[in-house]
Amino acid sequence: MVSIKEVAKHAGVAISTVSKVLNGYPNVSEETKKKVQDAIKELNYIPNSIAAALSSKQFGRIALVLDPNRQTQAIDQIFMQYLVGALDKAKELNVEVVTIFPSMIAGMTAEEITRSFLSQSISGVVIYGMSKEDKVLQKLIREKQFACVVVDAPIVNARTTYISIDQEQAQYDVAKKTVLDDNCKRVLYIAGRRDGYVTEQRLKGMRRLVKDLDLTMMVRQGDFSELTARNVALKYAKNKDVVVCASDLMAIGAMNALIDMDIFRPVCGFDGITLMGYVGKQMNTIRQDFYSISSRAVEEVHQLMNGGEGHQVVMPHSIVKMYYKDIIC
Amino acid sequence: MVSIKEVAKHAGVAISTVSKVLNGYPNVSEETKKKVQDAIKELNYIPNSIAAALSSKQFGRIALVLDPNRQTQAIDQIFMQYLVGALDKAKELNVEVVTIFPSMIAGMTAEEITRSFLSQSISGVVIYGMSKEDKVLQKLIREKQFACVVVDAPIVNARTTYISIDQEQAQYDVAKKTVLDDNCKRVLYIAGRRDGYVTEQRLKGMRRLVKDLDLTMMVRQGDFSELTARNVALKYAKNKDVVVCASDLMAIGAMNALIDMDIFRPVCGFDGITLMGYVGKQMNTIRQDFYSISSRAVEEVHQLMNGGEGHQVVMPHSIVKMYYKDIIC
DNA sequence: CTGTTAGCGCGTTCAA
DNA sequence: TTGAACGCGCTAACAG
Repeated sequence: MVSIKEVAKHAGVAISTVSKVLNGYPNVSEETKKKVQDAIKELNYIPNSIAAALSSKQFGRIALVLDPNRQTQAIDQIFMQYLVGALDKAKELNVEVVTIFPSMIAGMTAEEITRSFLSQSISGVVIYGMSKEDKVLQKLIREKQFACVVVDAPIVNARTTYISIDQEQAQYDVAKKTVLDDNCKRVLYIAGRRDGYVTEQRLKGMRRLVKDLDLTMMVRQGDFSELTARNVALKYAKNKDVVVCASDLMAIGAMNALIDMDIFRPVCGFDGITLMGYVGKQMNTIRQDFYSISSRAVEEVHQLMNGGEGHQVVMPHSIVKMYYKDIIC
Repeated sequence: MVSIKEVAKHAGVAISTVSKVLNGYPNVSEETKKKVQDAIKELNYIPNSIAAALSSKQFGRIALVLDPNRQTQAIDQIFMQYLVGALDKAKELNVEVVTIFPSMIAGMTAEEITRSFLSQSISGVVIYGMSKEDKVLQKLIREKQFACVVVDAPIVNARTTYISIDQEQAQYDVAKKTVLDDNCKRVLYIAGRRDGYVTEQRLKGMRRLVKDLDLTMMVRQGDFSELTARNVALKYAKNKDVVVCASDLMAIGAMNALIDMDIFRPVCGFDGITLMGYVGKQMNTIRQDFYSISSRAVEEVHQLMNGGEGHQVVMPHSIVKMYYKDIIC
């Protein structure tokens, strides 16, 4: 393994000089800089990120904390996009990321997680879809030990940036389109879990829509679960005109319930996952670009780690109609 | 950040003694061991994995290399299971893993990847679903610089372990069951990509079945693509009795083609992904436990890194019938 | 059994 | 502008 020492020898300079060239310090003459760069090329030298991390504390790593509460396949697609988006950006920024799954921090206190992260040279954290009930992560955020970016949880402080689409407006938009298409009046709204931040934001969008269009609405918790949504639909959809769901998975559950009941009602979802296209009916949904969101999240946490200030980032969304034929082609 | 030095001071022993306790060396008296452990607890000390990695070369990290060639959602489920299985086992073994996506090594030569890995303290690699055409990764394996475990690619050498289910037998089993259920004679087999190792193994299973049961078989490439499988089915399924597919995704494509053609043929797939349950017909398929496979892969690579010898590992599989009702409940 | 010492590869003073 | 020297936190000989 070729180290900085050999590069220095090869270029006829000191180790520290090579280090300065590597890290773009200004006080190096063009001449020696070139010598060093040539040596680096010739030896195919790649700096040892481990050693660099150990030596300088500013070179922190980023932890990707994926939400503990999701299990179904539909969500796998979302997580993969989150992951790939984050990893691509991390490569671009030349920072290391550590993927943290629920099992790895289960049962730990905020202090234990803090120490665990510190011991891994982690100084920035991206948290995806944290729930309101997650007191541990919230404490972690509050203590500002790490630069944090929370996706879909509206928390901002000096070291915490919040990134999300406009949940309220998105829910408003997709429901409005669905309602107007069939001139519906009586809405069954299947909401997410009570402990999710997005749940109330989306519900707020629905409330506004109900007021604006003079609709009636029944709200039931669907817990982001396909089965629960199915049961809710079986029970309440019959004397409603439309079923609006706070997630694609619930929309699929509801739609399958309607098919079983042999009645038709327009249904709309939220997310834009591919699975949505496999249910045999076309449905409106919100498309979120999870890749871009995650990529941006890493960018933001990187800024925070370099002295930036926490703030809010609103990402764009769009309404799409999902149908199998459109996916397969 | 509390370091080993403070622990040593607190326990009234030397740094190296603490290190020995940490790494479970035998030559430490019970008494001092206890003192050290108490100090560790009291100070809430967590060892710095970065420093440990830098110091000892044997403490290498493991790279998870995910196959460059897959894009669809169905595969996300598989990859997530691979990932979670690997990360869980890594935590258990107390080794660090680095997730490598295609974009991160695209266009690099084997040498460049080698250097890149070395610079990241990577000494073990798990490769998922490598294709026959991937000369770069194959070279990486051949050079034996890293301990390698390849999932689904039959390559074994001193530093390379091959792990997979018995592809041939699995394909034989699931097709046999499907064929016998409806007493079929004429088989349309939609195979995978030509450059996939599993493709020929599964085809071999089919050839054996055809011989054993005295069937006729038409083989077409489906490229593991839903759309291609759909087109193949549209073209050839009519005067066949059964459609056997080398993946669930292709089975879904074929099934949807049959529905569009308004004819019924039994169809079977391979993988056991949840999406399979959403197509509206029940289908036989092979269930692979991707979590266990990946978990075992990390275990194997860890053994290789500690001086083990490459060998072959065959994981179990089972036949299941996938249907929506079974998934949702 | 325990402590001392020398690095791992690199960033970063501080003299020169 | 450059380089020698120190230290990051830890492991691994070695000496005691």
